[in-house]
Parts: sequence; C-alpha cells; structure tokens
Amino acid sequence: MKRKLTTRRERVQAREEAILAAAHAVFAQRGFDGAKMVEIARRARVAEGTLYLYFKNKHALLEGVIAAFYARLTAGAERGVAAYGDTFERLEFLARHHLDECLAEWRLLELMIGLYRQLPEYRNRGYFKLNKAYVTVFDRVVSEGIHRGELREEVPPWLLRDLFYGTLEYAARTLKLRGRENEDLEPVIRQVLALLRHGAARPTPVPATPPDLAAIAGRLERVAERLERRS
Amino acid sequence: MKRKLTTRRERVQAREEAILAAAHAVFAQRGFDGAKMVEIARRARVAEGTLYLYFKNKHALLEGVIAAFYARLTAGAERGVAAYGDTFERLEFLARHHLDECLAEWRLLELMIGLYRQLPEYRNRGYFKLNKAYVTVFDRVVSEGIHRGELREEVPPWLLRDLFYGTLEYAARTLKLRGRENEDLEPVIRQVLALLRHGAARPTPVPATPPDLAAIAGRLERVAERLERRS
DNA sequence: CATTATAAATGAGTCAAATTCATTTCGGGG
DNA sequence: CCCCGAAATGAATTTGACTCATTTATAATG
Repeated sequence: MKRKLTTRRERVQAREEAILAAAHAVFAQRGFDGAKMVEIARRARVAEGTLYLYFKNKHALLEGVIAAFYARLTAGAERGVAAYGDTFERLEFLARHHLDECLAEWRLLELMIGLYRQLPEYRNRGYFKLNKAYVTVFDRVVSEGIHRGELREEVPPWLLRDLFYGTLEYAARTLKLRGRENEDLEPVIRQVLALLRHGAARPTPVPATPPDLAAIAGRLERVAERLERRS
Repeated sequence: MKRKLTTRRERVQAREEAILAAAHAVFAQRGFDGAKMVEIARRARVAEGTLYLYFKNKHALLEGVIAAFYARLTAGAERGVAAYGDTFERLEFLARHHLDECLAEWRLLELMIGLYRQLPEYRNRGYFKLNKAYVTVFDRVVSEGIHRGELREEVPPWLLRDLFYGTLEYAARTLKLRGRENEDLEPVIRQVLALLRHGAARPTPVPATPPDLAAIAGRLERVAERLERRS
C-alpha cells in the first residue's frame, strides 16, 4: 500500500514535480505560445493561480523544465568523460551523448534556443549559467587534450567548442528535417570527429614517414661495439 | 521639386516599404513580444488595421522583414563567389560576408532563429525557402571544390555546410557576448578556415631536417673499418 | 479535542495586446 | 460633379497571462 505523502515539504515537492511534468508535456507538444497556462494547470490537477505560487511566470516555468533537462545532460556528460581516457574518445562520447539527448528532447530544446535568443539580456542569466556548466565539461576535455599534446595549442578552445556544438546542432537539425535522426546518427558522429581531427582539405599525399636512418646507424654502431668488446 | 507619387500601384508600394521599415526598426529594438503593432503602425504613419491589409499577422510581418534581409544576404554571397576562383578563397569570403551581415542585423536574426524554431512545421515553409536559397550558394562552392579535388570527396557536403554555418553562428554569438565583434572578427575567420582545412589534431611531428644520408654512410663505413681491423 | 495562526490553494476578475470588421475616405474614370 | 471600388480607419472583440481577495488545509498549542 502506498503511504500518503505526509510532511508539508513532501507534498510541496510532489506538486512542483507534477507541475514541471505537465509543463514539459504541454510545452513539447504545443510550443511556447501554443501552450496555455490553463492546460498546464489542468494536467497538473492544480488551479491556474497555483502555477504562479511555484513559478513567477510562464517563462520561469519553461526555465524550470529546461533546468531539469540540463541537469541530466551535464551529469551524463561528466560520467562519460570520466569513463574514457583518450581525448578523441572523450570527444566522440560527448558528441554521441549530446546528439542522443538533444534529439530525444528536440522540441523542448528548440523552444529554449528560441527564447534564449529573443529575451532581453537580463533575463538570460538563468539559461546562460545552465549552459556554462554544461560546456565546462567540454572545455576541460579540450584543455587537457592540449596539455597532453593531442590537440594543437594554437586553436582557441572556445572556438573549438563553438565548432563542436555549432556543427552538432546544425547537423541534428538537418537529420531531423530529413527524418533520419536514428539511422544516420553514427555516420554523422564519425564524420564530425574526422573533420575535427583532420579538416576538410584534401591532404597532399606525403610519403609515409621516412625511416629514421640515423637511429638505425646508431644501432649498428652499438652492435659493432659489442662485437669489439667480445673479442 | 519632389513629384508626389501618383499611381495607385506606387502608393501601395511605398506604403509597404514604410511598414517594413517601421517593423524592422521596432522588432530590432524591442524583440518580438516587445514590439507592439500599434507602435509599428504609428511609426509607419498608418492605422493599426492597415498593417493587416499588407501582412496577415505579426509573424507574417516579421517574415517580410526577414525576407528582405535574406534577399540582400544571398545577393551579396553570389556576387562574392563570382569574384573569386579558389575554393578556400571563396569560403573565406563567404565566412566574412556571413559574419559581417549577421553581426550587423544581430537582433533581427536572433528573432528569426527563435521563431523559426518554435513555430509548428507548416509555418516554417517561408523561412525554409529563404534559407535554402542562401545556402545553395555555399553548396555550389563546395561541390565545385570537390570536383576540382580541393576538398575531400568523402565528406558529405551537407555536413560541411552544417559545420561552416554552425560554427560561424556559435562563434558570432561568443563574440557578441564578449563585445569583441569588431576587434576579433578577422582572427576568428582565419581560425575557422584553418580548422576547416586541417582539423584540430596535432600533426605527428615530422623531423624538420631530412636525415643526412652521406653522414650516415660515413658512419657505416667507419663501422666496417673497425670490423675489418679486428680480423 | 478544540483553537488558532499560518501556509497553500483557488478561480473569478483585470488587463494588455493582437486581430477583426463595420464604417469612412480617397481617387480616378465617366 | 458624381459614382464606384479600393484603401484605410479605429472602436470593438477576443484571447490568454497574470493578480488577488477569499477559502481551505495543516500543524502547533493549550
């Protein structure tokens, strides 16, 4: 038997979650303007006025939904990075994770990106901080990669980040547009990573790295010494 | 002396332009929600109802403003591409042109991107077509680049496009955020192009000076002499 | 258990702004 | 000068976010 939630704190918590879940569903289905506060209230089994006890206004409500999403997204990114050692393996993981999660919550993210961009600056603080926390994971991977010598140091890390997420976002949109978001995911990840590594210019065919003749000569000399000593 | 506009057609035309200009200003200044139809009407010296004779609704009005912007943008891109021959020169031109124009109309573009993303599919046709016409210029440059052997053929052109515009858009946002949109523009263009060419992986260091084969031959001869002397 | 202070919740009412439409004005051809 | 349809007007309608006076539920206290 499910015990009734007892403490005030618990009931308030449960209600907030119900509201967030309802808002998530309605925003995702109808978009921002299309979502009516009445409908969210009905779905959460709550009066319209109650919404405003939990969130200052419609924007704040959406921001609440987004914040929950970002929390999951960032936590997943951190776990994954910890699980890999190589910089490019980490980047590949981050790309896959980002695409998976973003495609799963596509409508929601489009809303967020849209609002983020038309709101006056001062209201963006919230979104900005969420995003900052998320991309920090990427930034750490890059700066460690540079430190280890796996990435060129002359590329500014922030530009690399813009390239990474900018490309992924656009690619995700293209996939969605074509309805290929499940089938073509892996090839896209592979290609993006390859582009990130090697660029798009056709490599001028360089002969495979020449054998290090000097080292070989050195080995021969040491052989000679051994022979001489044996005598 | 400025002759009064006479024909009906001319007057209607002039009015539409006045409305678009007013809308442009108000949208850019106040954002989509912040822009009031009354204010646009006042600026265009027109009654509120008149706006609806020229544009179905507020969204259509914004779309009109955006369409004008895209027309300029696309025309500029085409002129530039025609003026250069080399693929990477063309890409560099396109990057600079895109950043210049987008930074100049930043507010407006943020609005457009925002709306584009929260509107239901069926209302996106308009924006989609505008964008398609614009990126077609890029696509032609790329496919010609592949044809000429200046770009690797195994990268799908659409992914290259997503990389190009995705990165530029994100980079532009970063620049704006830091208020460095004028100072740091050129370095960003250079870096983006370099990334596009060569990627981010550190090239495995090749010995700068080729091994001195003559010297090595000398060392081998000396080894041989030592062996001979022992006999 | 009754009392009461306080926290939570309610939903009818307010208000701002987009959109409509009945009415008016305009301009050019007869 | 008059008439007609096109163009323009702005008051009225509609919609939906947000407020707030009122009600209800909860837990602490005697």
